[in-house]
Amino acid sequence: MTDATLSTVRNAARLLKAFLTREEELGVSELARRLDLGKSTVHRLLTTLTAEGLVQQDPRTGGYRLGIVMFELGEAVRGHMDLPAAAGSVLAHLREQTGESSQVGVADGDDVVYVDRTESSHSLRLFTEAGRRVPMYCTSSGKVLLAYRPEPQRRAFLDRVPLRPLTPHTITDPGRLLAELAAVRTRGWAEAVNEREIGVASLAAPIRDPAGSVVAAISVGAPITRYRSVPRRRMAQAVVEAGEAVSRRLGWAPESTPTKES
Amino acid sequence: MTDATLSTVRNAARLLKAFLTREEELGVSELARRLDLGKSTVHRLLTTLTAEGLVQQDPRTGGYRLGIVMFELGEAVRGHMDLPAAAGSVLAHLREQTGESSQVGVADGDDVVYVDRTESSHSLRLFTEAGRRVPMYCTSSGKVLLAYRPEPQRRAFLDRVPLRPLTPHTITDPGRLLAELAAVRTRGWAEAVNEREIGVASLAAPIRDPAGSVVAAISVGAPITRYRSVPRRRMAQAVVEAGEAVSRRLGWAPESTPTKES
DNA sequence: ATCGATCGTTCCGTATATCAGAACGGGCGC
DNA sequence: GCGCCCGTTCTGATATACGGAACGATCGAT
Repeated sequence: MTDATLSTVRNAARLLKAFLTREEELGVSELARRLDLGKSTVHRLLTTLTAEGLVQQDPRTGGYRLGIVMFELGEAVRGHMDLPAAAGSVLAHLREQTGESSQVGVADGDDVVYVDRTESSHSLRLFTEAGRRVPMYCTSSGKVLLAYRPEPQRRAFLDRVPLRPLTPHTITDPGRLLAELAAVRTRGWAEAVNEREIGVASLAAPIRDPAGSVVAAISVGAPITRYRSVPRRRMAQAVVEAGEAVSRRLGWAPESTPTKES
Repeated sequence: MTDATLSTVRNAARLLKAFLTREEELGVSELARRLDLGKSTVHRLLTTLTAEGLVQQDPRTGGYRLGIVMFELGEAVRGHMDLPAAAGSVLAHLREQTGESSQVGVADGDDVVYVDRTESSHSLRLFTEAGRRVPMYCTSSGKVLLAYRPEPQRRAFLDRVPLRPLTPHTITDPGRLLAELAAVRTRGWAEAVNEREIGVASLAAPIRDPAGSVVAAISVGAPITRYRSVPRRRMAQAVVEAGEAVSRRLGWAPESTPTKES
């Protein structure tokens, strides 16, 4: 007995998550390799998931892809999130102001998941997809979410998560990251330049719930050359104001701002 | 041995689909009742699914809800659908023209699933959520999708699916439905008034892929009083043109229209 | 404040359902 | 036409998932 966890269901979940790489179609053998399971096991999993509509088989190629029921379930989750409803028009406004892609992200585990976004109208633009998961320690949204966490959680994060250098500019020293997060709290916004991907810069600000807790971040991302051509103050102000606008729509009142974290 | 299907995974899938009722949170006991499983079994399923992020537990109430990974997976499905990208601006235009809610639906099994929509600006309006599943035989979108299916599939549908009367106006006679579907093919659009829900009317037109096959339907829905106040010809023309606009964006060329079905 | 009902959680023995590997048949490319 | 890799099927040994019962906490009504 390994855990109190159902191994079969765990495998089924791992199989579904294999599609988070955004590959549209995967085969039995390929999945068996990635999950380190027998081909027949994977096949049986797929058969079961197909019967339930979570997965579909392409009759042409024989390969498998996620099914529409998966889409329905995802929309059911979205339907219960306040954030997309509150952020929609603000994101649109932010794009008009800045001309760049902007997105709203929430923390899940040690990552940031974007729950809504608008895309820049420039032909050279950041592609941010809703549902995309990125690390916290090297993105502007992630830094905001991390900065406003209670101190013990922030420290636990640094003890738990290795700061892998995704580029030469990624902050890998925990002390330096902590110092930067303190700076984020004092100035009210975060920045990440070249830290997750070379050539990409972003700036983020907090979104608060009625209790004043930071529950999400709103950010603008751009190619670094265009990013540098705009005064940072100007962009920071636009993003911070957008964050406050979304917060107000969530029921937050400005005077209830807490002093520091959480 | 019942099937070649994994009972545990099947139960996990059924558990997830219990949330398609759009209830945000469900408890162990409640789920056990609905799925007709032991409480401990459901609890173990939930523990496993929680560990994988497909489900989250509310630490306050102890109840469970769908997790963010579910949202990610749903977005992964959306990312591979051409339809939302092609339909977005057309839906917006259709709302401007008609002032009513409009949506794009695809067939899945014996139902229609809405994959995209825009909402009316009237305060009294139809609430259509993306990811919502509705029957085919009593909705305008469903009638379109059914009408353009190959004859044998259409007949198989009628043999398989009971035409349950959701309102007194639901068409329950297979012959009458077949006749109506023939009419849909000749005029190029479908209508459903009071058939799924009293007080609701809708009108739909086909969306075609480059081969000319009908792969989706676009529809406008409204409260019946407002619906009646607009000449039907006018609305039908707007919806049909919207369907053609989306079809063109999918790569369909008008002259390639097939004569009748598929 | 107290009782009762119901919640989520844990434990455990039995029985059954799950696993991996090998074998099969079809399709594609060399 | 040959070989490779695909998805699928079968089988027996074994691990694993099941449900009933018991526990502690919580909420609502009395």
